Amino acid sequence: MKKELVKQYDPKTVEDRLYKFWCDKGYFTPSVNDNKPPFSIVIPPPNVTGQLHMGHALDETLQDIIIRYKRMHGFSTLWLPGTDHAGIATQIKVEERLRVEEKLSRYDLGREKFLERVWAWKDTYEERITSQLKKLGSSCDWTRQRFTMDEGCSKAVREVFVNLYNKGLIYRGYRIINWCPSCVTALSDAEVEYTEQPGFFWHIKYPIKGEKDKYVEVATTRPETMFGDTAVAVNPDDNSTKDLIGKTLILPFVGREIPVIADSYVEIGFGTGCVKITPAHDPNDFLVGQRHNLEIIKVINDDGTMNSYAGKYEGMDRYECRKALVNDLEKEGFLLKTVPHTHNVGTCYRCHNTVEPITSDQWFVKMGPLVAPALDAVKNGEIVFEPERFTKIYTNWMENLHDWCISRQLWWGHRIPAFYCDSCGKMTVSKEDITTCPECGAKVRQEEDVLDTWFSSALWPFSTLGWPEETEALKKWYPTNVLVTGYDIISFWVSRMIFSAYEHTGKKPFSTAFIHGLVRDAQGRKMSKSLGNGIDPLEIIDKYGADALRFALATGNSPGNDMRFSNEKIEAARNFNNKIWNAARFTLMNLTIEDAILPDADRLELEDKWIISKFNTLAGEMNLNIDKFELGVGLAKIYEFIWDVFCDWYVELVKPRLANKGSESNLTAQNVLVYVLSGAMKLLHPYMPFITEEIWSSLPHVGESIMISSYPDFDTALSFEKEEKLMETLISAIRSIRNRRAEMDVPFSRKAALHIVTARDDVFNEKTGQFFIKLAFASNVILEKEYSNDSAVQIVTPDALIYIPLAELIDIEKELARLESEKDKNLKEIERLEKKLSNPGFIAKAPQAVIDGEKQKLVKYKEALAKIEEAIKKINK
RNA sequence: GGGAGCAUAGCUCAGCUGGGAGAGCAUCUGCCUUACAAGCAGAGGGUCAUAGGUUCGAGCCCUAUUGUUCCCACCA
Repeated sequence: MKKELVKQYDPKTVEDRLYKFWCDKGYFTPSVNDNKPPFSIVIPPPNVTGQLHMGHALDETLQDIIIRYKRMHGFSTLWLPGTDHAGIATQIKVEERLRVEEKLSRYDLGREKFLERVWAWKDTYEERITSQLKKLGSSCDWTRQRFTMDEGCSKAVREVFVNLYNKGLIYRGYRIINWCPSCVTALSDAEVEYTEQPGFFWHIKYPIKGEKDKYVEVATTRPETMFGDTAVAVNPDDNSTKDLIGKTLILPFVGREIPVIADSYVEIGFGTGCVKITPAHDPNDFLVGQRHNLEIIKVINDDGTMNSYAGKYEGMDRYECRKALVNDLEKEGFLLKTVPHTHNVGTCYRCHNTVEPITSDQWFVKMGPLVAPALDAVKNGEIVFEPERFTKIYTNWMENLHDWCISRQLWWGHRIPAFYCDSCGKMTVSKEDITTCPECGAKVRQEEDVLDTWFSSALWPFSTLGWPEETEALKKWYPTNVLVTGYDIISFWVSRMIFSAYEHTGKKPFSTAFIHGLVRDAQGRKMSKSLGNGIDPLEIIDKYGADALRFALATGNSPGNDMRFSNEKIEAARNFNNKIWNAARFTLMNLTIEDAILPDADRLELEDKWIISKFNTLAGEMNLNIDKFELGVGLAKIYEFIWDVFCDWYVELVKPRLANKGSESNLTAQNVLVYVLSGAMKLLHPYMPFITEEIWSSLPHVGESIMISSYPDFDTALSFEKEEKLMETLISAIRSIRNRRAEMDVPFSRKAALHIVTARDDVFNEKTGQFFIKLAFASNVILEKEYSNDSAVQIVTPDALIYIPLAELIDIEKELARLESEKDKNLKEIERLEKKLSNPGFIAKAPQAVIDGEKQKLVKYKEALAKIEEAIKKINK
């Protein structure tokens, strides 16, 4: 049965069909019981907000390349997919929709009803994003799909929380934290982004008590916090302010008395040297306050408005208050000056509103004891960052950690398993829900707050495998092998997975953290909604297919670096698809054989051995590249092989043999074509799974899918060095002939005999050389021992002098000039090499192989020079 | 203030452990050579940011400088 491929490849019809085929066959679902070595991979679970973007597409592509590669190497490969509940992000989206569509707030609905809405949202968007992931060809095990708030993950979260609490590593405390007045919740340090914003320094008079007209000048960027001032600090070593220490100041408008204290936190020479201290609303002031036992006066409410401490400004938004206050200070003569000042302002990473430092009761993870094993693991190489430079970013972050604020004043998330008894005042932390107090039996109420989203994400590598149960899956695939993610979440996620894994499982979560860059637009800008420059991966898939998208994402960038996504790239990918498809069509058109077997070496012809040997070398290199995570390099190599080596040379060389049906040479050529093409499809499969499967399965093959075939690797038996070299010589000779013909404007249709003068009859003899040379548009090949024609196009190769008698096209003067210039070139090279080889240092220290190589080069140039001189002599004769 | 990346052809980028620089796109020339014009054949185009250093030899290693991007810290 002869197969044919349609003229135009259509990814749409192929991709969905094949994906379903793979799923149905169960290739994505490894059994925990098979004996194959395990290999598993962790990638960031997409949020259940929004839809697939280029960042996901890149994650998934790199991930899928690795997992398919490993699967073809016979590993029991697990890629467990899932989604993240994304606390704040999701809650904001649902609230927004509620507001727009029903004009309701979450408080109108109440916690329970609101959460029903969020779960409904989750179902819809989880379904949407997973169906989008499937379109990329991701070979994940959908039977094991998880969600950070499903039963298993929630159980792991509780286990971890209670264990940490019992060890004293989770505590509740009144601390200064980052507060987002817009999301109305606490944030961790990692969730605050700093942006540079223009602002002012307002210099304000704080009168000194009992000293008429004397005052202290303080400068602030946030005057509205003055209502919470409980001191003014100066540096004890600052002579200019020394005499102020111990004096009492009167807070303008408020009238409250505050002391001048000495603290080395104040930098000498900066600003006025006097710093107002607001322990409730500034992290540094908070620390100063602790040192000096200052009162904490909170003046900003959770929603960003001023409270009663602000007096007549009560109820105003903090910015409104600032404006009014500055105005009033000026009127009353307290404002000394206003100096423009740009400073970094903390903003919420989800809603981008300005974050206020506020003191508040929150839950924290004590980081100190967790850090050491996580740092050691990376220092001693148990966990490797790829590329290595990200190790530094990680260690730098880990070494400077504050305690992790894990409570959020949200409804969507894992509710903290702490239960309060109002009757006896006892708090119980429990893995199971409780309704009554174990102490007094009274009813308890559960903590309202939920946990930071990243608290559950941090457990992902093991919570999804069944931990804390000792499941078979956990035993088999944990620790996992590779984590693939972008550098932007090293601190949010990677570091937290590492310390959590060591603390709770005693093992590393993964061996390698493979870090990639960001996908940017064609101008190098970050893709974002506000810029509207995002490229929708789904549109690309729709137009060009998933293979093309994957190619575009995997090509031309090195690990860890940002990449630009452009039209050019996707078009190059599309063209490559087309090229492969046509090569396969051509092969199938010429096929008469049903099964393909690689012929014995003695039946292989020169170009057969050459292409097999090239393929073999390529296979070896690609394995090395992918093992080292050099995915882009590997792809470039297979691209070059298919296009430039296989299509442009082998297929062209073999055409005459294919035309000669029935001969043994023809059969050999068919077998080699199939061998190399299907082998190339295997090498490419991890990158472009769909088209390779479609072609592979159309060619004669053994097995039911390329996905589970074995990945080619280097095989000494298939290495033909001699033939490779010979072919290279022929190729360069042919190139030279083409080149000369183009230069001379020889019409394509004009065929001429080639006269070849060579001492090496293994190069251009009838058997091995003739038809190759004919390919260069010769009508005939005449072998000569001596040069005889005067009016000829000259081609000088290291092994032979080729000339084409095209007398009427020759411009003798031009030809001479060209030969002279080539002579110069050779002379220069000879001079350079002789200089190098006569350098005693080079001879003494360079490796022998390099020296030999240089010597060989010298001989070649000298031979070529002799031939050029001979040619010049003949023309001049 | 601390740290990292980048600087190579007109553009976007490769270049593995140091042995006279590559790709894609763009440009120019010629081809509908029956797999592919989304193609074929050929050509042009680079003091590898600058200055030193190590080495027989540096795009690659070291030092400094300049430009640029990012991360962290956060001086009120």
